Amino acid sequence: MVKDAVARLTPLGVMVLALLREGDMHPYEMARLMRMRKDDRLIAITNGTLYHTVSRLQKAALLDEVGVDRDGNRPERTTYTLTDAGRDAVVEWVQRELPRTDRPAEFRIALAEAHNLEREDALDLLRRRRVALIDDHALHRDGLHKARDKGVPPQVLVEIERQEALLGAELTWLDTLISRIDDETLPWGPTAFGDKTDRYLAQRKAAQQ
Amino acid sequence: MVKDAVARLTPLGVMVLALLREGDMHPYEMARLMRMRKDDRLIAITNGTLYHTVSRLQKAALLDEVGVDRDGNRPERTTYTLTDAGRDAVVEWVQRELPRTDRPAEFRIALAEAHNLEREDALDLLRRRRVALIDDHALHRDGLHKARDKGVPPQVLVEIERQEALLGAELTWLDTLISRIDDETLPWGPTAFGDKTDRYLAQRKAAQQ
DNA sequence: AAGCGTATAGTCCATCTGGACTAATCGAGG
DNA sequence: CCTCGATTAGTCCAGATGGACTATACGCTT
Repeated sequence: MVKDAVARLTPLGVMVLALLREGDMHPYEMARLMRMRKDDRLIAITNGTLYHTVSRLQKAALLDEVGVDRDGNRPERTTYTLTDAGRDAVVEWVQRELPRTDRPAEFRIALAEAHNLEREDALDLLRRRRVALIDDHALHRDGLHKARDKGVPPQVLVEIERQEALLGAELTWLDTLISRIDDETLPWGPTAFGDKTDRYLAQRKAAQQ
Repeated sequence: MVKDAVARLTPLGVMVLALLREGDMHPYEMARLMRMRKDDRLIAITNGTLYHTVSRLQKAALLDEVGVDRDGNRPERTTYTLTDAGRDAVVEWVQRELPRTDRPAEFRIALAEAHNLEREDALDLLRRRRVALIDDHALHRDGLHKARDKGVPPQVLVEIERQEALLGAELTWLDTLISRIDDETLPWGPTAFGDKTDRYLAQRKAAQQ
């Protein structure tokens, strides 16, 4: 295996791998699906980055070409499939990012893909996040108090105050999420999607036969 | 002027310009100050990026060299100063980012540097942000309802639920911030810092004479 | 007084990213 | 039936980033 391929995964790379767990695709279709699902809330989808990301993933042996077809005279469409390493890499990346409270952008992606983990695994990681959040929250409170005591002017502290408020909100949200997963109010695990996008994929597969 | 230099400012670039409003500095000192103030919560400070950013800002005529000194046999220290365009650019960038609800990372920096704006200006921009936040919040609520109606499995919606919760929290935080600025409970405007870091800068200036 | 870690002040380069561009096809309106 | 805009599927490259590397000096220990 390439040296710590998981650590080098970019957010877009993770989303690509996660998409391929649902079926083989060519990059253009990944972009279309992600836009349909509003995944562009989480990452910027630009062509240059997408195609480059896919070729990096291929070099890292996390995915591979499975064929090239063409429709009329349009450009070729290279279809990709996950390797076993690629399938594992998504899970490892999510496990790594889910408890981290620095890197908010990465966390959102990890959370969005957390359904790829087993319930117990996700629960454990989220509980660790909870501890880290409590820590962080305390650090912000402390920092604010000390800064005020030192006479730091309040207008330069507003960003920290906001962060403190958001950390509080995230903590209460996380508590309810954890209990919903724990008492199985929330279904979990890598289950079938069953939504429109999947019906779409199923249709494409059927049409290809 | 270079074509829309403000739009091309990177987060680190903005922080560099903002720092230079406090006094002339060489890049290494910028890094030290930012680390001291924990600005690395907002941006990654790596040498390569910092020096490259400074030279880009110089090319864009937002800052300029004012001298090169050296201490013993150590590497030269090139000191930089803001140009008028650079001074304005910080303000323009903050004005542009403060109302935007996409780009959370940029917003945190805009908020941290918002004390460079006049009170009325900041108030106006934050009120516009308030409207955008309310919009966003509604969109997330709607999206969630529709997705549930369509039968989208709930484990893929947790990230949106979190976003909805955080938007709500941000909204209440913003409301109190706006009223604090409005009733002048919170002092505002580009005033002197008066904190340790400034005393440090003052000492350095004194020592140089 | 030699050695070791850390602070100072950068340079260099392999990647990574974003935006502009190409080029073909399809559907709808005039 | 012709043309305009949108969609499909990608290439290309300038510029941005991050991390490794260089080189000196200073303080502290042993």
